[in-house]
Amino acid sequence: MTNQFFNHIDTFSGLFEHALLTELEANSMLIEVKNGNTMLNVGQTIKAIPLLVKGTIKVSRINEEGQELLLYYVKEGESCAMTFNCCMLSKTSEIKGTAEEDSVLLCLPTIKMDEWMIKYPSWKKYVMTTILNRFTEIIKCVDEVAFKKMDERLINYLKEKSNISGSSLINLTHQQIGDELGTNRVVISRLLKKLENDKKLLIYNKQIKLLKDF
Amino acid sequence: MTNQFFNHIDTFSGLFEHALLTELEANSMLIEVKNGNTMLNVGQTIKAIPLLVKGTIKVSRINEEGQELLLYYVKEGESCAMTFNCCMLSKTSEIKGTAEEDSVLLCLPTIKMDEWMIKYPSWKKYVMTTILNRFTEIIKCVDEVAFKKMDERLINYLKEKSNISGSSLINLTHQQIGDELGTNRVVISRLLKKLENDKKLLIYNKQIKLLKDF
DNA sequence: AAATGGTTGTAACAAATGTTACAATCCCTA
DNA sequence: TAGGGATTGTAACATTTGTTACAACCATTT
Repeated sequence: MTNQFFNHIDTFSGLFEHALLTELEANSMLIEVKNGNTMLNVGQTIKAIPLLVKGTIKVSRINEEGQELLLYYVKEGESCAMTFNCCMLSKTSEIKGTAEEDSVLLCLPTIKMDEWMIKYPSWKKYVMTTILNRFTEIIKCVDEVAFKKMDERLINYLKEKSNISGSSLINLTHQQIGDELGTNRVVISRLLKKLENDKKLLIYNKQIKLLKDF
Repeated sequence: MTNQFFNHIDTFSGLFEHALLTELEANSMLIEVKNGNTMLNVGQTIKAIPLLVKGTIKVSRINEEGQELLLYYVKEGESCAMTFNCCMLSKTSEIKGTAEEDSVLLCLPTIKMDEWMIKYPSWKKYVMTTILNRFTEIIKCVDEVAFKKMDERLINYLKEKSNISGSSLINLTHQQIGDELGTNRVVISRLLKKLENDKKLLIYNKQIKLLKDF
């Protein structure tokens, strides 16, 4: 029980009661995932629930042809509802989880999740809130894809990326953006050029700078 | 406690233990919704959890402009995960629920849902399974909208409608179909005509008949 | 049977997105 | 500093979807 480990548990100290924190510490395993690494892929089975201590995890859907679509982000102190899904119903993953920064997570055996639902009200609340918030986000995602044109989706996407990283500089190629929005690179280049002409952003190599009135 | 009421509870007798069934009976209110009636609309607050005793409820998303998109169906013995969402986080509804047949549902006060999560393992399992299955369905919906062309979406839609009603006759106008798929009537007419030419279906007034090799 | 209102068929066109191809540019490494 | 791989810009075109308009059709009421 190192001092450093205590710090990790502390991420959740505002959320959980003391007894639960102690149990969490005793039962979970600390894992590090480097920026860009995929911690979970489609078709994999998941045997542990990840609680994110530090960093950001990008969760996306991959269809049969390998096309990708960004669903949502998991941030510090949060967990992934789809993982609950897979764990509890013993299904293989239908999503991909990739670290967007160097991230640290606590892995918790499925069985504990279930046990604690009854034992700790704060845990039950955490699980329910996580799941239900994700619902809202996925519905938002459905909205975007179903009702919005690509130009608006691109703008929202860039805003979100900028929020996550806390910077107006976005280090992505047009290809990468196209992949995450489930469209073609040329489409993205085209739309970005239009935004550049409208003085909303600047295009550099592998980088985009959002301007003030973006 | 009428005999008829007992029958309603019986829908859930395979799912819940006896004590829970008794509590369910004591705490819930029986409501009927006629075919086509909307039981829940966007912006409404929900104070009760609906358990569907009989019938089918269509759940759809409505965006700001009033455009609709079919999300999933709730069937006998099932409940609506989005309602859990709204109830537990005290939010207004972001979805619409409409009866596709004459339907009967048990309405349960939110507080009981929470209480029973701890008290009855079968209830906890029911709630979790409901929520998590919906997740899968909404992801499927995202897939459809994000990756599939309208012709394929239309085919899947007609198949599902046929499944729900258990008939190869679908009583809908092109306008209604367009609404549920979030597109234009002309687009639907066009695609249906193509399917008719390919001998997949027959178009009648306010009715479509799916043929064998649909 | 004529009138009416809703439904379907279709043309013609606009807009959005997808696709292919190729040139220009950038950046890293030899 | 020259070469090569990845990235970006752009044209040209195909396909899909959206939109408007109007005619034809159907079913019900008068």
